[in-house]
Amino acid sequence: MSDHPHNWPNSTDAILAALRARGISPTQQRVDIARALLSRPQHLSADQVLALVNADRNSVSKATVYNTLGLFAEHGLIRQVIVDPTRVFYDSNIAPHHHLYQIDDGSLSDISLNSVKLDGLPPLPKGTEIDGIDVIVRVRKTPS
Amino acid sequence: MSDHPHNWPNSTDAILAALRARGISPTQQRVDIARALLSRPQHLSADQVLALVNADRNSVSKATVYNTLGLFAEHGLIRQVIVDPTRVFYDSNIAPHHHLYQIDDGSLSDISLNSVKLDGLPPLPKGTEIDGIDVIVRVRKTPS
DNA sequence: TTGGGTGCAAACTATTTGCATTCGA
DNA sequence: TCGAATGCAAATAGTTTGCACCCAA
Repeated sequence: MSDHPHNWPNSTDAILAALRARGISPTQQRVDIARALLSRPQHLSADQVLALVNADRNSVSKATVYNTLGLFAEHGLIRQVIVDPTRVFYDSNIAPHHHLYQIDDGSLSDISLNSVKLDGLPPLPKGTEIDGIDVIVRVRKTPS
Repeated sequence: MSDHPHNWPNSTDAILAALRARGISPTQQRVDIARALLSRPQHLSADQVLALVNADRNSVSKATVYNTLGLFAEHGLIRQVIVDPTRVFYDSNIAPHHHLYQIDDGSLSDISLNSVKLDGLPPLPKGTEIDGIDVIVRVRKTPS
């Protein structure tokens, strides 16, 4: 029942399957990018993905990384996380969950839905439907 | 007990008081900017504030608007709302509340805390404290 | 007088876009 | 082959910064 055909696919075959399952035709660059991001639960900015993908040889351009991440997000393969006005994070975990953001070092971690209850949301405006609900707990270092 | 000395101050005196209450020395531009934003509950981007403030005569520069909004937010007079990767919104309502964001037209509205319950947040990482909790309900037009 | 506040323009950063080239079914 | 995907560089947009000027205490 997972939304990921295989969670944290690592093999090329699993990546190909994950892309195809979303109707994304797999090309070399897309597979490289998917592997970098999907192989484990993580939150990466476009720049971090670019660095990862090009760690060894320069195989993917910056524009392609941005465009591809956008494409993946559109197709529900990954999820955008908007917590920092200076950059978008991409989350390889598309199961519903919330986030904890450490302001000081910009790190982002998951809060599982199990524990958290969110009740009593007001009715939505007419003619609209929910696209998503984000809960972001922002924390900072306790001043010593 | 309101966090605003006077909610939605409109008179120059009330604005001066609100600024002073936060330790912000009131200058002409700061008062203009505060009046534009604080006179009612609203969510404005820096650009919108700039336009409002300079509606009649050009009295404030773009840099000053950005710097001043940042200053106000630092001092807790207003609140940043991060929902859209392309721009930061500033909220004149600093009482705790949540947000409903209409993706299609970029409009933002408040969700009062009365109705919404949020329980069971996990313990925070050691040495950190909560800076804020954002709940953002993203809605889109129902496809006809 | 003197340091904070402001204005302006230039700098910066993340992201998008146009277009020619290349790739893959 | 032929449309889709890519790369590159230039364009864009929001925001920040450097620095000279100005004003109030």
